[in-house]
Amino acid sequence: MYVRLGYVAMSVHLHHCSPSQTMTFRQFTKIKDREAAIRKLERIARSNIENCLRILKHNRAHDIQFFRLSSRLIPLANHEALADWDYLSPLEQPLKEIRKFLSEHPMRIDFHPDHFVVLNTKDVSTLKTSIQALHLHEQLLKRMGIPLKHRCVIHVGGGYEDQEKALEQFIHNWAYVPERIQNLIMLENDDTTFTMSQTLYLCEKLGIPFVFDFHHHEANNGGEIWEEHWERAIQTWNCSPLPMKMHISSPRDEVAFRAHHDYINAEQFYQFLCNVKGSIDQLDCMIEAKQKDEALFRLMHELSSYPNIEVIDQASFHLK
DNA sequence: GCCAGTCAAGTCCCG
DNA sequence: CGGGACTTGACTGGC
Repeated sequence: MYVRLGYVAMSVHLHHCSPSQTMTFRQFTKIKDREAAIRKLERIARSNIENCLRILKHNRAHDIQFFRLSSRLIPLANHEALADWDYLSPLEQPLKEIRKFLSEHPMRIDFHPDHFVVLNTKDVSTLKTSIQALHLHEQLLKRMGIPLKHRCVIHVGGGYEDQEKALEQFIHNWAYVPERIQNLIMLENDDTTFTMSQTLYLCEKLGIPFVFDFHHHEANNGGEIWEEHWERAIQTWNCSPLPMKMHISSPRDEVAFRAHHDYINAEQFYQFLCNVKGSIDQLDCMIEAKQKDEALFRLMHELSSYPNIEVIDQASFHLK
């Protein structure tokens, strides 16, 4: 089994290279000259995109072929008070540079829009805002030259006191999601509400790839055994041009179990891989750890001492 | 230069 | 029903 590791949004090795600089709406309103305030937003957004390119180059230098872009690249892009702001035009040039770089050095790039994207809401305006946020991700992907299919992983949404109904609401709302937005989506089991099999129910019904989050599963499984649903998870990727992917993180401690640890528990990850070996040829694993790419490097280092792991490069390996 | 408090959005939980 | 917690990185203001 061929395994590629990826990480999230920013590198702890690159200083002054945040892709998530921001301006709050409060700060925005404090600037008297609205045009000047918008230009400041644009400067921040441009800097964020330029920093993304620096990070991608860093990834390239370290063999990292799998990366999740920050979903906070353009501050206030979806705010209703800035509905008239054409945020994309000023970003054409830096986005084009990313497009050029990725065409020369292909890698898998994903997004994880934040938890304010709720597709199973009953509130029409919340659904509208959610679709708008996904539209923004689509536009960015398009301009970076990244194929759109299955690039945004999101959660199912709220439980609303009746999870069965909440799942049916997702199916209901799905009909109102434009097809090109539908094609962006992957669904992930979450750590408080929807379990692996509940999420799989939607994925199977609607033809959406399922992203298994092992840590979330441990925090919220309703007694389900993941091995019993693993084959179903694999099947949801039949409709995708991309290899199956999953999320890997470790609990910070017993008390803050759901919070992310700085690093990944290598032994636990190794055991997991041994369990799934043979079921698939390739797996992309997104490392969600506070130490970002350093956690990835440390994990690779620890895995390299296992006898049946054959290291290919700094961020991928074969499990024999 | 450091620390505490604050921040668009949604949902959940507590009082 | 109203308000705070949740989560996260980044920014502001006070010292």
